[in-house]
Amino acid sequence: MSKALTPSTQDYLEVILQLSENNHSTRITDIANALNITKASATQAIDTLINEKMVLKEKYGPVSLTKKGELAALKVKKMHKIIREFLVTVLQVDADIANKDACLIEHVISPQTIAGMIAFLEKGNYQISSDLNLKKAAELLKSDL
Amino acid sequence: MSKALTPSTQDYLEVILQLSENNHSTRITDIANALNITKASATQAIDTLINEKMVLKEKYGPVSLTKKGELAALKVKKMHKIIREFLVTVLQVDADIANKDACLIEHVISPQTIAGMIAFLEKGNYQISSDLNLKKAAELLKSDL
DNA sequence: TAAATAAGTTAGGTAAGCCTAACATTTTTT
DNA sequence: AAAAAATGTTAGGCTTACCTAACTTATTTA
Repeated sequence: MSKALTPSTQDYLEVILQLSENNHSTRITDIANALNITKASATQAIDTLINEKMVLKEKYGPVSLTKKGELAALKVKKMHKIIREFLVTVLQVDADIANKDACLIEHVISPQTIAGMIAFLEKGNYQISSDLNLKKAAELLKSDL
Repeated sequence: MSKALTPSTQDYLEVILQLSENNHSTRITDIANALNITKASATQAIDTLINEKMVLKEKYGPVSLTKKGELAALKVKKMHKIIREFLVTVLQVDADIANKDACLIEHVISPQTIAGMIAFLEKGNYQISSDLNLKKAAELLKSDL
């Protein structure tokens, strides 16, 4: 049985997804740098994600997401995006601060509150950043985390 | 030097304040019940708050907040109230869910985002619950956490 | 007031998530 | 290809925040 992901492991998934979008191959060092932790900690965290069948990796090799891991990562990313968007457009929070807050809030917020943000963004006449597809986001969030 | 409070210790302060508002004396058992943890855990957590000069307590006696502890608790309470109010009135989240979310968000949100919520509540024509004084709240949050 | 119950404490244990230091492997450079 | 540098792993430690079990102290009640 797969356990609920912790905030920490969700962060790992998120950066692995991001790194794999930008770069060819994702390495322990990249992850450690992105999260500002040591390589030892990254190795350890990746091990638990491997046990959860979320990532694939051979010894000394690069890290990649499984389908399951990618889905989970996409969910986290969507949450992040919605929250950030909401903070920036509705609450007028500076982009970098909004980003940090989103990173923390995304792990603790309820589906209802996220839904509220989505609804608010949809009906309001705020400028939505182009790559935020709210319909898709709402869909994704229906599946359980 | 007093350390930054963790989310957990902030929760303790919050319930101690709440319990001391309702009841005459606040006991370890009350705190443990309110937070759904064992008495042993409560005892331990209270010990760290005693070291931080946030609460007073004699062996086997009741728990009370110091001035310092009360101030800290009031700040957390204000944060909680603002967030809950925002979720309920702006995002139309159910009261109980809003309450749970506020409890988690209050520990991770930036001053800017809280300020954004306050500003939004102030200018919007939402019904604000009577005991939420936004001016006072904004003041309180200026002092460092 | 003695026995029963409730309240509080202490000791020892667990899990997450980080760390450093030492070591192993791989890649790069000369 | 050998040496140097970078990368990854392992072992052992620390802190927070919980837990259970056993015990002590206080309160209630028969």
